[in-house]
Amino acid sequence: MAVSMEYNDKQLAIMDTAEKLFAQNGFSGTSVRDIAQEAGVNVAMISYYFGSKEKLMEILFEQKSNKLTLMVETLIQDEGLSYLQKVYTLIDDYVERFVSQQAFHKIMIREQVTENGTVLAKHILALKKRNLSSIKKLISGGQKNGEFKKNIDIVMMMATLVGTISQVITSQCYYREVSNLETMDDADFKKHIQKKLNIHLKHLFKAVLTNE
Amino acid sequence: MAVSMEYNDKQLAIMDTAEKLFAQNGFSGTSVRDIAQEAGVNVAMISYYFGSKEKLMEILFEQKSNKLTLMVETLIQDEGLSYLQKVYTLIDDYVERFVSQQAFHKIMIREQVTENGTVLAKHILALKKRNLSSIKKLISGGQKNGEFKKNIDIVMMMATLVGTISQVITSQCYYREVSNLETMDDADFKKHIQKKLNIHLKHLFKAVLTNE
Amino acid sequence: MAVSMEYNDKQLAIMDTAEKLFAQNGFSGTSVRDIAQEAGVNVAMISYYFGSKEKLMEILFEQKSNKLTLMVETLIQDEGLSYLQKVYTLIDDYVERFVSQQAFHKIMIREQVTENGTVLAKHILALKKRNLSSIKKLISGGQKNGEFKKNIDIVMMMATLVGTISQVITSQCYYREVSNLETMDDADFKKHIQKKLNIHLKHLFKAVLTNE
Amino acid sequence: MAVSMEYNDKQLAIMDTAEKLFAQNGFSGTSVRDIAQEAGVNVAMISYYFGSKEKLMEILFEQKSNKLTLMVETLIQDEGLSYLQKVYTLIDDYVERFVSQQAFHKIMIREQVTENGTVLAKHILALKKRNLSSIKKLISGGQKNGEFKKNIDIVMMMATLVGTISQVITSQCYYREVSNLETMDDADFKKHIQKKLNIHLKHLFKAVLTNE
DNA sequence: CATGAATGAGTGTTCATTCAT
DNA sequence: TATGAATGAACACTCATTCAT
Repeated sequence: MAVSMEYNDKQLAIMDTAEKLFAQNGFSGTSVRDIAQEAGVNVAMISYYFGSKEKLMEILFEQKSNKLTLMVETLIQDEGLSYLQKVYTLIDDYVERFVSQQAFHKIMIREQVTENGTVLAKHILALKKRNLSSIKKLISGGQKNGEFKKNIDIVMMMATLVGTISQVITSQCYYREVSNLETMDDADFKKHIQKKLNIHLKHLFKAVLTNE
Repeated sequence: MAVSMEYNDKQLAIMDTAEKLFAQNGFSGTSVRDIAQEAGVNVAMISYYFGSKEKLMEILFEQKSNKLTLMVETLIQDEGLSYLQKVYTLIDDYVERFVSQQAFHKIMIREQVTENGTVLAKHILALKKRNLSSIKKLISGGQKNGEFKKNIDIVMMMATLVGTISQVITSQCYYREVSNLETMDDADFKKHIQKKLNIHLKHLFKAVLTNE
Repeated sequence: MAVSMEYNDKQLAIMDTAEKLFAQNGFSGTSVRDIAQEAGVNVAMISYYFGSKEKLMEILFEQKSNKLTLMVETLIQDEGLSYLQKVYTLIDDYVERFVSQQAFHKIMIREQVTENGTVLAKHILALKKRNLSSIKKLISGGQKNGEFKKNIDIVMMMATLVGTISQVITSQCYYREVSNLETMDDADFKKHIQKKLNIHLKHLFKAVLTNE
Repeated sequence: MAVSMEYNDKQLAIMDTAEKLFAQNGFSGTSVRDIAQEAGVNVAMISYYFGSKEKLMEILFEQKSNKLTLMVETLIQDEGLSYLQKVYTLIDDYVERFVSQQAFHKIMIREQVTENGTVLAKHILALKKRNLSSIKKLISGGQKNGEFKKNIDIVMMMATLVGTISQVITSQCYYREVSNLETMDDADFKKHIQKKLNIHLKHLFKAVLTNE
């Protein structure tokens, strides 16, 4: 939060626009001129403020990824919740975060598809490893406690968590159509899929993690 | 199959190369020069044979998507398998297909992220709807039969199926690292994640679909 | 000569124009757009044919420098000339070459001023060393022969030869004014300074090299 | 001298840095940002203090050229020296000046190559004409006196003086290599070439100007 | 039928300069 | 007086495509 205070209005306008356009059209598919025009700033400002188009992307990522890490770690340390409740909260948070910050998460999906090379891919890798180690602690806590089963493939469960949400996010048109919700307004539809995802994933995790 | 007979060696070389490069670097991230060079043909050939870079992409998609539809429909009609076995076979096929044709599926993931607009996105949408309706039949067969529970969110289960596989495919580096398999050769690693995905997803589907 | 046959009309137009503009305005002072416009070709052609602005410069240099080396070496081996006559011929050739290919030699002067770094500077250095070693043979031939004095600083004499010509070439306006030849047409003026340089340098070299 | 009192520390820092960078990388090859950064001042200062990058260059030139003119004129009027001694002193001064103020003289060389157009070229022309007329007086003094021969091409001799020094200055790398002095430190090497130039040029001038 | 040559639009970036403060 | 912010023009270069042959 304090970090984002560093950025002035123009910088924030660039960052917001860039996030949106990168998500929509990809990194190479978005020109700095596109960003500048939509953000209402001069083309040169992007290089001026962020050094390069690529640096802008990196800054965008770092800003967001730190928040996610913080969230996960805070959750782990929260006393007064059962381990299943913690997992449920984790699901809630992940779903909420993906749904409300779709643009950013689409960028992440995109960049992971792009064969390794990119600087961003490395950052994403680091982020995932950080989060995995936190979540491992959470699950093994529940196992010691007796709440959770012994043989749980945490890595695959996380793939299912993130993969399912990503799938729904990236195929929203499809979900609108198959649910006959083409006319529902955007905000309501977000709430709808968020709820659906929550129910589905909690059901899934309960079935896999617990003994009944 | 008959369709692909139309294409000569050069055209096939272009298509193979394009599939690989689009998967690796995205559509905008791949230039026709890159494709031409790696395929060992003249730059002008791409426009000449396929009309444009975009048309080439479309042709690539149509070729593959038809095969998937065929596979799913064949499976449904297969007698002599229990419904759970059919679901298991479906999982096997999906996993096998995604793992062995990563390049193509990465293109699909990418294109879905790209906000609607593209022609390809519409094709993908149609494909998914076709497959969904086949799978709905399969599941409801199992429900009438008594093998499967009543309340099953098929749409979400498919999101989990496809999402989980996509997630693992696009994050292979990550899975290598967290499984300490950095040194394993590529073919073996493919088998490894294929097996892991199969076990995980079957476990998941069994827990959700069946009564015990 | 056979080498230059490789280049087509457009390439030659680009090379000629580039040579002129680089000489007039320097490398950084000349834009590829300037070259393209004056050569009557599309901007993209420069990259297309020569890879980059820098490569174009290098090609320009290599073409010319080989000819100079050849000339010097041929001269050395020429039998039937006294050593002083060889030196005189060398002067004639250097003067003729500098005067008739002013554009190129201006580029060389420029590039030598530019602190080392450049690729061209290295090529120029190599060229000078090649020529020096040939000329050393020539002078020591005359010394053994008795035509020339013993103590001759060849390196400095070459600096005087090249430096004097360079100086006159780069300050033609000045020489026109101080000789009251402002109205003389360009071709005649070239002949005039060529003659002047020849007389002056031969006089100088004779005085320094020979005993009377 | 009084003139330079006008300039404050920042202005002087800019001027020094500009002189160095213009010499190293040429006028177009040096950006105001480069100058500002290396001089430790704000980018806007250059336009603010000097009007423009071009004006800065002009000011740089005027400052130095006045000193050279003064030097030459003072020398002419010096009584108590033979004419040959005066020529020797002139050589000493020219060499000393070129060697110790290489940056500035490299700028001059560069600008003379640049076809006329520039404002600076005109200033340089004026400077050379001023100096020539002074030196003509010196030589004709020696001729009347009987110290010097009658037929002397003063213009060409000046070309040799300036050209030889320029040549050595701009090709220092080359002279280091051919003299096997690659390891000598910079200050020592300056002294070395200064001495070499002095001996060579005095020898040359004596041979040409005097009767034995 | 196939292709080397060519093109104009577009890329990200840097430029010297101006301006509000 | 001094400067960080901002700008439009220009930079070298690459793009997908077209066209004459």
